[in-house]
Amino acid sequence: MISFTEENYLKIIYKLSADTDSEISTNSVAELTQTKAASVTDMLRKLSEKELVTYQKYQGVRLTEKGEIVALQVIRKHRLWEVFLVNKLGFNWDEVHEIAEELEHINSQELIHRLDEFLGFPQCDPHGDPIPDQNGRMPELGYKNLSEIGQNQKVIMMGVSQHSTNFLQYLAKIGLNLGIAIQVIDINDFDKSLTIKTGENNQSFVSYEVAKNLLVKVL
Amino acid sequence: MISFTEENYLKIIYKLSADTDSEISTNSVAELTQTKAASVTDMLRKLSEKELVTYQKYQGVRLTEKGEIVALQVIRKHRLWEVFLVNKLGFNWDEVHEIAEELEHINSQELIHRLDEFLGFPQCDPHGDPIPDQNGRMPELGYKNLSEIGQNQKVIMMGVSQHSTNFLQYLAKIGLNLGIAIQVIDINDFDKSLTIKTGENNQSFVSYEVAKNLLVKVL
DNA sequence: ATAAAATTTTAGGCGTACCTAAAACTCATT
DNA sequence: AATGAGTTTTAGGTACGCCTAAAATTTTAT
Repeated sequence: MISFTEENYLKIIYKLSADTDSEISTNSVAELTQTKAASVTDMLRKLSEKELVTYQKYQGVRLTEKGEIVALQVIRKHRLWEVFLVNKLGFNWDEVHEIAEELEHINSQELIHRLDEFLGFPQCDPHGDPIPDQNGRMPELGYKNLSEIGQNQKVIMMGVSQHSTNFLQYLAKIGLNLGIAIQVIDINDFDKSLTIKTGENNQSFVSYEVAKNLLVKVL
Repeated sequence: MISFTEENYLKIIYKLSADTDSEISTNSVAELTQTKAASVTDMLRKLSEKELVTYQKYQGVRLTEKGEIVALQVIRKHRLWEVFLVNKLGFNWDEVHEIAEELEHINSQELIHRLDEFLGFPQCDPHGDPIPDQNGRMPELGYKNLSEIGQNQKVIMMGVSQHSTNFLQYLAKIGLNLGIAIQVIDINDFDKSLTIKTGENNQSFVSYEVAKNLLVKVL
């Protein structure tokens, strides 16, 4: 049996692993779990005994294959519930994270299977993040960052790679909603900021920092 | 903050209170929580400190108004999730209890409000149990037990007052599904067992024991 | 009315998941 | 190579929710 808390640790270690090939540090886990390093050490020893991670003291932690499968299942559940909350219950995409953090720990394979079907087997969540399948495979969506798009190219806004409420509300304010068409009008040589066209006669200005966090589909 | 476990105790005390006007015994709570009496005593002291129950040692326990509101909210969530699982995800009514036991502890007023709306503000769950409103008021459904119905009366099967998987599967086997029309053909004087007509040329025989647990709407 | 039976509580303990403070280790700098 | 800063672990402690065994109380039966 894997507890609620253990699942959270595995999910966090998985997310930290995406940014690096080396071991994950105790401190970085502590930061995301919102606990102290000493508590993380306790948990890593426990996860190691359960063979969900490889861990040697002072040397950081890494998921085992078994641990990665668990992490991906949790992420799958989280993202499916987010789709449900937005598409079926009408929540905004910046309101669903907290609730999905709770729902992701509900235990029932059958439930998730039926939910997936009910939602029409979605490929990604409301933020554009891919949803792993039952075997933990991520669909290849081929989205790019807006920052990589050349002048005059047209794209569709598919998601974000930064989920803070602040950021999402900023996007809403400047009209950058999921699914809208975007055309890159101009790229500033100096700071790589972009002037973009969104809709018929709407122009927006986004910094390179923001553009890096916007996922788009090239048309 | 009220924990998962505390919510369960309150729900169980509420259910036991339905059968009696007097205090609820420690042992009866222990039976339903699947714990030992000593553990129940610990919890009752804690709930009493939080003013969710009135409790004096050796004298049993009773919900306070505050405790009853919490219990009714948990029951509301449980029953709404059951409706979701059956009506939207296509589960059978005998498969949903376990999952709803987990879902009922998800914390979000907004979630429950939107779920209620999404389901069309249902009045009762798939077993025919009434769903309390946000204020904890139970809708008056006016259902009767099949055992109270007179000869030749026609009724509609609306629910059950016993939820064991055994019982529900027995009903499925003899064709007593939710929503079907039932006519009482004959009442046996000796043991009060019933001969009933279900559908055009289908007759069934049910014991008084069973009839007492069937909720019906008189036509 | 009293003894026996049943119920309930207390006392002491356990595992989980967290904490603080102190010790051990690693790593960057000189 | 040594030192000092930063990181990580250990040691010891807490709250929660559970346990067993023994003691206290209530109920039932004689």
